[in-house]
Amino acid sequence: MLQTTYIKENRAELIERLTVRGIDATEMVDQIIELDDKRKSTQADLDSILAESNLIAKEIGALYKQGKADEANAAKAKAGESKEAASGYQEAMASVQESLNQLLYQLPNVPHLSVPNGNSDADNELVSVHGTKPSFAFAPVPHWDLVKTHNLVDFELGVKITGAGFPVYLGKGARLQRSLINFFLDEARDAGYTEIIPPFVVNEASGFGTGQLPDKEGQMYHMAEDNLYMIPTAEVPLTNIFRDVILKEEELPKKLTAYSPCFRREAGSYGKDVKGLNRLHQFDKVEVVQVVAPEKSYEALDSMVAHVTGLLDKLGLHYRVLRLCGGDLGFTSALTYDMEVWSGGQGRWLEVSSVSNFETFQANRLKLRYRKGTDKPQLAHTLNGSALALPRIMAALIENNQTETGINIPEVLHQYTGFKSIEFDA
RNA sequence: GGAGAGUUGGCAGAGUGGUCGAUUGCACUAGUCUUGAAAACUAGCGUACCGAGAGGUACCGAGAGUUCGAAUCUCUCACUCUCCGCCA
Repeated sequence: MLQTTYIKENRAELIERLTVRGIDATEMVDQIIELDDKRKSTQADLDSILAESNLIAKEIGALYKQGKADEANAAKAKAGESKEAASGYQEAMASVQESLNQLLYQLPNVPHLSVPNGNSDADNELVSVHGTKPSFAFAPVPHWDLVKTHNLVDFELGVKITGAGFPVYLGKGARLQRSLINFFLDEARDAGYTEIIPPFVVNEASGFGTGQLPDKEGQMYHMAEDNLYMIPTAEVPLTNIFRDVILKEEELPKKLTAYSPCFRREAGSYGKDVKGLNRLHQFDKVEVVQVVAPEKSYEALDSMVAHVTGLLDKLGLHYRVLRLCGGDLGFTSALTYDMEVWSGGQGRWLEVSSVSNFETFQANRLKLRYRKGTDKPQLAHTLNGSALALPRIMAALIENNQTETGINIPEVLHQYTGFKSIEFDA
């Protein structure tokens, strides 16, 4: 959420920037400013009443010590009055604060100046295209047929055990998956990220901290008996490490990485979007998270994009980098780059990474601050990105590297897989 | 699942219903001393909000209650630890 002081001081600019998302926030912003003014005046009134009550209470104590019970009892009557007045203001205060928070939760982050206008993914800005589009001397087969024919992933078996969207990886399919995880983690470590194995289940406070709650409650699997949520991404536990934390400036930047399975309830659409490995309820991902000083955050964003594109280069995939337009930009993000790989069997682009700078939006809710020397604490900037999401990488690798006799494994993975290709049985 | 103990500032750890937002120690910051450092000594040292400032208000796990007044008493909840049981 945004800070009210920021909203007040930058009212016009804020409204102007939010039009990039296709929303007119004028009314909401003005309500927020009005409510915050009301909050301030209410608090001033309440504080002076409480100050008076505190004073009377102290006097009563002193009177009793002096044995002046009559005067003390007279003072008690006076105290009763101010107590009643205070409770009225207290209720008013709570209700103003509540309405204010409700509005603040609904106001999305301010898009960075470089975010293009637009309503949907069709308006995203193409930043760059890399590698070469694979070409085939035969009709390439989509991955869902390849993995089925060659026993790499069994979707029906997943349905039997759990349900749709929970695939079972088999044999070399499983080993390829595990190899990719190890490759991504090693690369992240080489890039200076500390490896973490976090809990894959989080409590309510963590869900609120990163903004999955209260709005996107339906996207997470919830275990009602213990009131715990299965993580939709390692971003949740990783970022919540810093909830209610004040770091020293010299501790920044914090760079963390973690592998985790990710669980998403999201009711998918139908057809080719969700076919095979394209969209799942459970999938694997390696995530990177950074906490940095505000003046360094766009530098950090660039370095994260470079890290992710480096991975795609090493895997020899044909991919493109997009800058998300206002309409496609996530609620909490100020600037997001998406990486999409070309899927040779499906003939389409697949999103495999999303790298975002949240500036102080996430830190404000998390109360993640840092301190320069002996200054007052101030909000840090947070960033995260997928590096990378496994299933679609797997899909692209299998489709793009298929031959008539097998699937070639990129050289960089050989030391992890222990095999150079998956041969088709004759 | 059963029984018990606990939750106070970065950490440790006091706190009889009334100058307690909180003793003290460690850590940390500055100063004195020293060629420098250590030691010693002196001072400072939680967070948020309101206020131009002086200053005020709130917070002792969370919430409610009793009281003129609650870290302290009562209730509810959460969490942690110990022992037992079960189990990888």
